[in-house]
Amino acid sequence: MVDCALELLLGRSPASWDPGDRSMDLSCTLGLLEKEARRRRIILDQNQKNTLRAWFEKNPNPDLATRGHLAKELGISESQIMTWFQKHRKIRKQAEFECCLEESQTQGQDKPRVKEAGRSRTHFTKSQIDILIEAFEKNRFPGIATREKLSQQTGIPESRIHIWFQNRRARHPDPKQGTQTTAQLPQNSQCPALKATIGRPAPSKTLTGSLSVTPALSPPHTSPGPLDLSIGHQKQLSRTTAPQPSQVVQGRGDGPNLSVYTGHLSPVITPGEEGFRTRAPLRTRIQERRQDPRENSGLAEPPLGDSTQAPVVNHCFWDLDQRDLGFLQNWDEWFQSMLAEWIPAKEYWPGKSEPHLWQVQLQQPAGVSHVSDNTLQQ
DNA sequence: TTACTAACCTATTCAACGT
DNA sequence: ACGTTGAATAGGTTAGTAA
Repeated sequence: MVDCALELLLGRSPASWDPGDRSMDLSCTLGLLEKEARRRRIILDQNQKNTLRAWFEKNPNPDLATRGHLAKELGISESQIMTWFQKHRKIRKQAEFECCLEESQTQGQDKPRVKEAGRSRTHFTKSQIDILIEAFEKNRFPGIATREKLSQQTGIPESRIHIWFQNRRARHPDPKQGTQTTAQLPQNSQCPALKATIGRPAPSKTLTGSLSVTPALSPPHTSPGPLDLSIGHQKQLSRTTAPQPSQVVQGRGDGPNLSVYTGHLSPVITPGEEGFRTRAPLRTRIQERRQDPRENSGLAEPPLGDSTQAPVVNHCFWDLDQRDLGFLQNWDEWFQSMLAEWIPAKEYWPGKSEPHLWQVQLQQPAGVSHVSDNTLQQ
């Protein structure tokens, strides 16, 4: 499985690996995984930019048909065209605002608002809506791959699907979120490699202003992804500083076909009848050795009382020394059982058929490292 | 290191359309 | 007229890339 993961990461077969590939530094591995998740970002070349600029000069608000035409011409997706125009309208508006500010300071007059062009409205058929709703119920935050798949399935442009999901999320808040408890995560700059999912967004108006941070390993509609406890140094969590699901929880969209979830998991918390409980003795050993109050202060104890929530991953192995490494020898076995205990309900698994690679990475200051992956058939 | 940029998000508002 | 809902906008974050 390690080979599979690396092959996936490196995009080439084991035969072509460099000697260093297999022994990649673990933080490097994590970096690669995160990069992989975001690699779908497309850099426009100069020609494309010039064309877009020319069109923007002619019409900064192209309609769907025009965007579709441009997309074909430039060989990029319509949603990318949309994003580009959005961005540049914003930039222009900002520039105009600054300009107007100067003018109004001298003349004291407001600029009339430009009337926007009429909107066309897409009409979805019942079957298209059914497909979208089904997808929405499985995953409220589909990545580009899923949206493209849905686009093929329904014949609806991907950008419309994107908008549809946005509207749907806004108008159909996740009922599971209503009862969530809050978990203030701590400062954890001491452990930069440790990553733990901390959030689903505050997606609805009803939750606006809530500072709630939801623990790791989100339910199935938000696949767990790169986990970042370092987010614990959150500023005041405004709605806009809340972690974005596709970025924090899921990396950039769906990623490659094989779902790769990475996280630095600590075997210290297990879900139980009463919520979550600590799991001795490993936790005890780790905690006892933790001297730095910054690391200890409020390391989020997972919320109690919601046994349906997956556990927060809230420790790193930062201070493990050689004496603690014995468990690593049986890591795979241990990790299997731990996962089974943590996540007993099948609905936590995002997919139903394909195996999921769980890659656990530990990095020690002393350079001790270990990568373990586990394939869990569902 | 920093600025820029693409992609993503939520919240809000506009507007088309069916009732 | 009103409710529903697709589309657009505003304002934000993150992370890759280029300077």
